[in-house]
Formats: sequence, structure tokens, C-alpha cells
Amino acid sequence: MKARRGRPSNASTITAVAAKANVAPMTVSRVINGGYASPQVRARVQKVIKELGYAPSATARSLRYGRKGCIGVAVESIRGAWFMGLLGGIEEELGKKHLGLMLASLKPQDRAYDASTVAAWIDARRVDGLIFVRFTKHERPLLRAAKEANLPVTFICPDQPEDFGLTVRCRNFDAGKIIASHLLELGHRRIGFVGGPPDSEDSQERLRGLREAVSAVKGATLRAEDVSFESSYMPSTGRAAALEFVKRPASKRPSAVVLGNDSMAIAFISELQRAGLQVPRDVSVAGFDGIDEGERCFPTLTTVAQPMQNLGAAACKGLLDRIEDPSLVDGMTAEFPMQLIARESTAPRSS
Amino acid sequence: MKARRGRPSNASTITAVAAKANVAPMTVSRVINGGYASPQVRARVQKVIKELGYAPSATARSLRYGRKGCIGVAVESIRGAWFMGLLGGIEEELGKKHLGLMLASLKPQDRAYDASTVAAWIDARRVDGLIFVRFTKHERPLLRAAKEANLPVTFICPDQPEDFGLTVRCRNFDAGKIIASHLLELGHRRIGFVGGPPDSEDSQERLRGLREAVSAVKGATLRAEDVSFESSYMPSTGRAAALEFVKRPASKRPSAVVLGNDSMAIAFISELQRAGLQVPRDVSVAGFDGIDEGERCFPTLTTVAQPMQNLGAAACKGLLDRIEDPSLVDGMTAEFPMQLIARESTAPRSS
DNA sequence: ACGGCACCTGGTATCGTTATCACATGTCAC
DNA sequence: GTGACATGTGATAACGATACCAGGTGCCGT
Repeated sequence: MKARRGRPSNASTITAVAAKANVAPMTVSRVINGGYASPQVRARVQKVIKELGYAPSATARSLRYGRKGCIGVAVESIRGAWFMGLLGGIEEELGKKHLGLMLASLKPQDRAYDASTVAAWIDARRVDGLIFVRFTKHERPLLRAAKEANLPVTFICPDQPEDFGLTVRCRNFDAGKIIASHLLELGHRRIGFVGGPPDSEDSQERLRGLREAVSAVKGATLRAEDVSFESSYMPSTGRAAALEFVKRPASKRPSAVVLGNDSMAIAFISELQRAGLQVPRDVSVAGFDGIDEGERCFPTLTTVAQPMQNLGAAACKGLLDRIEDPSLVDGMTAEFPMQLIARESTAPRSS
Repeated sequence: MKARRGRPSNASTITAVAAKANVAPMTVSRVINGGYASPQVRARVQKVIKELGYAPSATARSLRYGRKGCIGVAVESIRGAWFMGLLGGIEEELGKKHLGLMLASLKPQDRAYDASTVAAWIDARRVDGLIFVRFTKHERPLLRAAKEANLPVTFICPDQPEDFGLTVRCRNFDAGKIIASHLLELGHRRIGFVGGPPDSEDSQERLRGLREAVSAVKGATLRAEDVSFESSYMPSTGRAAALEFVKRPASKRPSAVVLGNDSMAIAFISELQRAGLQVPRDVSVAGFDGIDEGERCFPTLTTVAQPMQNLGAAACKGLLDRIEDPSLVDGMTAEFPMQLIARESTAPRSS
């Protein structure tokens, strides 16, 4: 940004087109944007545009309009595949309006917290709006900055961060009930749960749903000793939980375990297998999210899938609406249903 | 982009700061960018800047300079986790210079070919440079456009697309040799190979390396019937290969199989397990790339890892160099070594 | 014949920033 | 005491595009 002038981009300007077509720049602008222009002039200008390969500069337009034609997406960490589906939905929605997408992680390289990039977006008015994926309390200052800058914001996040912006999320409570019903139907009565971080709203909600469904069935239990929370959603925590699990005598184990997300579930299963247990023969296992990986491991993973594509699209659409019409009421939330994908990792309880 | 004027962003401008500090805008600019300014004026201006929360508009700067402060990254498809490591490396490098990253896929939603977003970047001069991840011949028109626009380009790609831009890639030939040595050392003599698409340069190179290493060892073979190419790098093709594999009588199988990439390898293993085979007891399996997933499946996957982080960083650095100094010679390539990660999926040949 | 209107076109100012030049100072050397 | 030179500041003109207003036509109705 510091360097002298830009490269000698041979890109032509509207003035060049105007000169060559013997009209004023304004007329060229009108030809492009559809204002009054006689057929002859229009044809002449369009010919010159094609000859020179002219296309309007996004930068100059951005300065003139208030709009940048570009939104920012901030993800927790750029590693981790689970949000790719979201990005797909966002991109799809943006593509319809020819808008761009700037991506940054809130914690680059999983280093110390550093939201400077996103903060710079706001300060420098680089984007027309922001989508936060998994917004946590640490990002509060960013939110304040966005608010002050009057910048539309949406969240893809289980808990509504604040009375500002649109929040898009899944029915995590229902998800808990759904997986519980599935396991109960298969005959499981003692069910375990290994959640993500205890302060993560989605794990809590899912557990609540699970608990409610379990308590509605006579003889079904969700014992305190079978419920735990891990420090993160990383696979390593799933592995740790598995090591814990195999240490217990078989009679003291739940016959089905629900993990906080698919990554954890897959790691959990792997570790059980390493210890010689078989899934689902010895224990049924299920996760949440519906990442692709669950489809290509063995056994394939039963999960309650988030409609990632839809979540992304909804967050994006909501953001665009708010950009279009800043008067839209804020603090709304949109909820999406989650969907059971029953696969190999769950089976009827062995007698 | 069409709408009237932008939102009433209450962001303050350099003029507002200047007025409040009783100086000319130019002076404010100098205070920010470090030109001559007396200590008193500097202090006064900086105070006002803080009071008003002023930050220069990236858009206006972009128009003034030639630079957008932003590069574009075009990936083949936004699904697929394997390039997240690359993105991490790119982001890291960009972060150092406070540059932005615009992301787009060449085939959004894996629909019909549609590079319109990237083409628009070029036409509208939205980015200072482009990184192509897995550039294929279908993107040729884009490349031509970039060339005409005098836009720096780098590729993260096994085959050098053209005599233009910097290409960053791995030593795939060596990778083939590396995995071959590993398997040969473990005592395997009949080795199989299941590549990606036949026209993918990396699969071919890896096979060549494999072949060379195998042929150097007496008694080791890479038979034609044990070598195949699949239509894509998708896990489904790995699964298909496994079905093929288990159909053969055990005596006609290689004792070790190398897959085109990790996704395929993991799917291959899963399918073998489903058929009742055990890895590595019945067959050793290895992949390429080193995706995270290979670490949490069972058995963990032996692979030859690409230094994704480094590849991304190198491509980005090269791009920035070229943006800085457009006279840099083009058509260069930078090669990176790949690294063996020996894990559970490969073991000494069972006698 | 003249006001009114629809149609087409151009001039000018503007978005927010900085390069360039011009003009003040003050300081030092000779 | 006068030129040379560093230091500080401001006025002006760009960067590329478009909003707005002000013309110019021609055609119609009265």
C-alpha cells in the first residue's frame, strides 16, 4: 500500500473510451449503466468498449458509491474443514449479485488472539458487511467497532452474541432429541455424552435435548458419570474420551455414546478400534455436524447434520438484505432444523 | 453496486480531521504517513484522529495508489479441506503486510464451469495479484486476461501452466521414491498404485518415482495389473478401487497399495475394513498429501506430506515480490520436498 | 408560433486520499 | 548579508467513475 504508483496497468479508463468514441465520459457511463443514449451512439461506444477491452474500475466505483461490492467472512480458525459448506452457501449467494468475499481468520495459525485483519476491514471501510462464523465473547470489541461504523453483521453461531445483527443457527436442542430418539429406538438405554467446551452453547443445548428425550423413556438413563465436557472440539479430545472409556469395565459403559461433533466422534471411534473394540458391535457412536469425513471412514458415522449450505446462504442473504435496507430490525435469529443421518456407527444394542 | 449512495456511514474523513485540527488535509496525511510535521502539529492531529476514530479509507487509497491491498485466491472447488493448509500459509504471509485475501472457487458448488468471479476480479482491477490453486487447462482464458492486464500470478500446481507467473509445487517424483523406499524397506515386493485422473501431472510423477525406486530393487515389482488411474481424486474412487481389490483372490493382490492422495487412501482402507480385511495386517496402504484426517482415522495413515503451509507462503511471497517489482522474470518454478510420515497403515509384510 | 415535454448529450463537482509544487520560515556557511 | 538548504505547511490537481444540472434537439398540442 505504501509503494509509489501502481503498476503500469494498461487497463483503459472511461475517459479513453469516451475520447475514442468522440463522446463525453458521462455518455459512456450511461451506455454501461443503461441511461438515455441514442442507438447510434450506444453502438459506437459499445464497439469502442469492446475494442479497448474496457471494464469499469471497481475501486473508482466503490469510492463514488458507498458500496464496496464485497463482504467479509471471519472464521475462528482457517484450519478445520467444517465450515467449507458454509462458505459454499455464502459464495453461491454472493455469486448471484456478483459480490466478492474476503476471508480472514480471527486466530491466524491458531496463534494468540489477533483480530487485527477484521478490525482493519471495519476501520478502512473495506467491506459492506461482515459474517462471523462462530463468534465468541473475545470478538466483542470487533462487534462494537462494527456497530459504530454502522456496518451490517450476521452471525453463524449457536448463541446470539448481542442485540445486534442477524443470528443464524441450528436447532441444537432438537438435534439432541433427534439423536436420542434414534438411539432409544435402537434399544439403547444407557447413553453417554461427550461435549465440547462446557461454555459452548451448542453442546449445552444438545445435551438438554438429549436429556429431555432420554428422561421421557422409562428405564433410559443419562448418568452423570457418562456425561463429560472436553476443553475443545478438537479430535484429540475425542481420543482422550475414548481412552477414558476403554479403561472402564464393559459392564460400566454406556451402550451408546454421543460426541460433541463429528471430528471428535471419528477420533473416538478410531481410538476404540485401536483398543480392540468394535463399533457398533461393542458401542454405538454418533456425532453432530455431518462433515464429509463421516461418510468415508469405517464405520461410516451416524450424525445429526447441520444444513451448512443453507446456514451459509441464509446468513449471507440476511446480510445482503441489511446492506440493502439498513433500517431492518436487528437482533433477529433464524433457526434451521438438523437432520439425522443414520449410518453404520449406530446399531441395535447387542443383547 | 447499483444502489444510490452508500449507507450513511458516520466514518470521518481526512477533511474532517483537518478541519478540527486547524490544518490542511495534506498535513493530516503526512502525520499518518510519516512526512515532515512539527511535533506540536503532529500531536494535535493525532489527538483529533483518536477523538474522531479516524482511519483512512482503503477505497480512496486504492484509487489514488494503483494498489488494492488485496490479492485473489482462486481454488478449484471450495469444498475439500486439503487446501486449508495453503490458505493458512497465504494468510500468514499476507498478514505481515496487512493485505487482504479474496477467495473464489473456479467451479462454485461444483456446478458447470464458471470462472466469472475471477474474471471479474481481473477486469475490474479488484486485486493486485492472483494465486491459482490447482490450475487446469480450462482456466487458460483467465490466464490470458491476467497477462493482458499485466497482473502478477502464481500457481500452486504440479504442472507449470505456461511461461508466465511463478509456479510452486512439490517434488512429486521424489515423493513416489520416498514412499516406495518405505514400503520396500518393510519388505513389500509387490506394490500397487491407484492414481488420480490420468492427466494429472502429480499422479504421473509420483508413479514415475515409485516405478524407478521399485525397479532398482531385485524382485520388487509394480505390475501393470496393479496400476490404475481413477477419474478423480474423490474418496469415491478410492472406495471403488477397494471393491476391485477385494474381488481378487488374496494371492493375486499386492501386499501394499499406494493411493493418489489421502482422501482416496482413507476411503480405500474403510472399504477394505468393511469387507473384513485388516490394515496393515492384510495389506499396507499409503497416501499422499498429509491431510489432518489421516491422523485421526484408524489405522492412522502413512503418507508423504506436502508442506502445505510452506507452499502457500511461498506462492504468496512470490506473488508479493512480483507485485513489488513487476520486472521479475517469469516462468520460474519453486519446488518443495515432501516428507514421509510413517504411521499405522503400513507395516512389515506379513510372511 | 410558442410552451411544454420527451429524448439525448455534455459540463462540472464530487467520493477520500495523496503527489507535486509552491511558499513560508529558520539556520548555517562564507 | 545573501545564498543554500533543511524543515514545515498549504493549495491544487489528480486517481476513475457517476449524480446532478443545464443545455440542446425535435415533436406535439393548442
